[in-house]
Amino acid sequence: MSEVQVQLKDGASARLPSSATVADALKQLDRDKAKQALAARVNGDEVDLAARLERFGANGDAAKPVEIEPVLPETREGLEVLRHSTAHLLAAAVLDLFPGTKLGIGPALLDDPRYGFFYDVIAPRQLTDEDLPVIEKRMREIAKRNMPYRRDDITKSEALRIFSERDEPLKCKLIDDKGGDTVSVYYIDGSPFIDFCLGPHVPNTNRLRAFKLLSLSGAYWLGDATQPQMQRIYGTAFFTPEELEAWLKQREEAERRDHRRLGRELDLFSIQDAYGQGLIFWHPNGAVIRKAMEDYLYEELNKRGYQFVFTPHIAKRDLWITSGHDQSYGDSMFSPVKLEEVEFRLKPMNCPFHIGIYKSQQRSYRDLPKRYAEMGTVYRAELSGTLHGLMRVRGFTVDDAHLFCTPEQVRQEIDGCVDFVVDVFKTFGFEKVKFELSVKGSDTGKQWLGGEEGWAHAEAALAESLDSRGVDYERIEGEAAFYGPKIDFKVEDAIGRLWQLGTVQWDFNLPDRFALEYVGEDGKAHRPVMVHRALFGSIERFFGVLIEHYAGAFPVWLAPVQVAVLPITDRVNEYAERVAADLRAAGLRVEVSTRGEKIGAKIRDAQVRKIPFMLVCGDREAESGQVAVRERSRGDIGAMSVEDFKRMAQRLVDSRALVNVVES
RNA sequence: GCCCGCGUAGCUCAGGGGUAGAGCGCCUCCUUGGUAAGGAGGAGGUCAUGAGUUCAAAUCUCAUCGCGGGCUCCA
Repeated sequence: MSEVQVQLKDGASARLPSSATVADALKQLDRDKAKQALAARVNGDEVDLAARLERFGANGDAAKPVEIEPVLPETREGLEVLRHSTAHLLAAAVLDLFPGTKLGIGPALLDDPRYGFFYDVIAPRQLTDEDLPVIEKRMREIAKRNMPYRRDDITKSEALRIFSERDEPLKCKLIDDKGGDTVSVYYIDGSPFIDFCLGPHVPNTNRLRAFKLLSLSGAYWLGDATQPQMQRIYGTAFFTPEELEAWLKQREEAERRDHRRLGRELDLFSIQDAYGQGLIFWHPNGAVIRKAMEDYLYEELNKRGYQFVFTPHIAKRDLWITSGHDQSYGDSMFSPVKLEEVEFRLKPMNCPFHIGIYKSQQRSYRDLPKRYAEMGTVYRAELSGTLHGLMRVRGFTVDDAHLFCTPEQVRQEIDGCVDFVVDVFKTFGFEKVKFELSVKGSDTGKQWLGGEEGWAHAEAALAESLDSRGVDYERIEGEAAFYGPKIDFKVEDAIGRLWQLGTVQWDFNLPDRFALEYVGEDGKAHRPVMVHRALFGSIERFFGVLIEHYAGAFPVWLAPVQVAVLPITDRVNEYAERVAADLRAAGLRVEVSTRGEKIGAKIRDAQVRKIPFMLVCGDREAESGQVAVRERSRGDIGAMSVEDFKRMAQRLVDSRALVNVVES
């Protein structure tokens, strides 16, 4: 019998008959890991543990051992195998309960924090949420039967025969499109399930212990709106019940922080049917926060040599044709309106307007760089189904800026932008920033504007800027805008979710389209470089992220009401009003609660509204000119004079502190 | 836009072919209480909108509007 030489990636080796399986080999090489392994990587390819060595090793050729590496739990690969196998289990349960169900695809999801896997199905009847627990129960029953996942390698025609016999037209289509001469299919023994699938899978259903079905939604076959709509069943799976539990907790926490709920509870903003979807009303509490955010930005923009501009919300359609938006972005713009035979369109971006200011007079190299900044409100015709609270809207304000500079200046300008972004994020408590450099792809079908040389120069400038600050960044090929490369910034919030916010984009396109010029040292006309840059991105969206990041408990400098003065009895109402007036005179936002409630109720009320400081005043305080200070997360922090409190609060506000503790 | 689900008081929600319900909030009165809910009373709803079925519709049907979950991540 022929034998195969096998070797663990970094160590032990053994010799086994070629009829042995990968699992057998692993057992010889490392007993512990063999036990844990979900699948294995053999000569670089992921395979099942049940795969026979003869598939890999040629006739016991000792010169080149077969390299084996277990796929272990707690790794990305391991999780993928686990979830993919759980998706199969889901399909098996659905087929069991609803014979005649047609299967679509059922992959594992690793990068979507909301879900772990899904399976698309067309069931004989419409599934509802009530079906999920029933399906999940059946999954558990099948899992408990310790059924092996079995793989068969068969010819394509054989596979087509099997699936058309089972009346699985979608699977047949997949096999036709993606299958080679031989294809692999997977069974779960003891269930009616069979799937066209590359694998690998866990060896046995008993490995699936911690999973949960989450939701049901619609999804098009192949994501194409012209294709039939299927039902997508989402679920997630982990290696241990504890991990699943922790994940579900985190999900609840995210729900608790939902900006739409907090927005209503804290009376921050609303969206009203009668006025239109995706349009935001900033209520007084939300407006206070926005004002503080914008004031901060203006302060920073000033320091960094930006100039403020204001531009219209609408412009002639011809302008948008010149900029190219009408042609390439027109579907996302509101339809034109006509006045005296001239068509106008609402602006979806601010760039052409800032260009208008640049072009309003001749520019010399001595004038550059020009940094025009504007809180520019734009309107985009987003599809109704994509709208979501503050995160996806139809009208929003960009903390926009456009930099016009010479090619020599651009590197420095980009450095300035990156510095700016990082500083701003830090102020709001986003310490972890993920940088992404999106560059031109080599062979994608996209049309890239601008010459090779220009791209090389631009990409190098962006990369150098990131390199020079020693940060890690991901370089993403082919993700650049058609008009130039860009850096995107993602922040991690308080519960570990990533949000894409700011962006710095190089633009080869608009300076050409608008024929921008400056007069150089040589007295000749040159084309300036243009950089688009936003920090928050959309102020609405950033506000939504902040609400969820802080869970509604804003730092003092942002809090709509910073101080609640709470008199214990009516006797001290007047004293409370005097304290409040004193603090207001110092610029603090203060409320007094004189309603006829006990102190406990007044505290609860302020606490629920997440007011940072409560000043409890009774006879003792009124006599001594003090206040008993309660901080929203620490509780009672003792009495102090009104003067001391005022100084402390002001210091917290002025320093834009993130926690309400004064460093002494 | 498309699929599924949902729309009852300011909010969260129960109910369901034949006088419209609860808790919280709001208003009034009593209570003046020292660190997360004192007590009593009251106001408040064309049951999203429109049409249909019915002796009778908040309830059943359809349409419209809105909201929510989604809409190709190696078979």
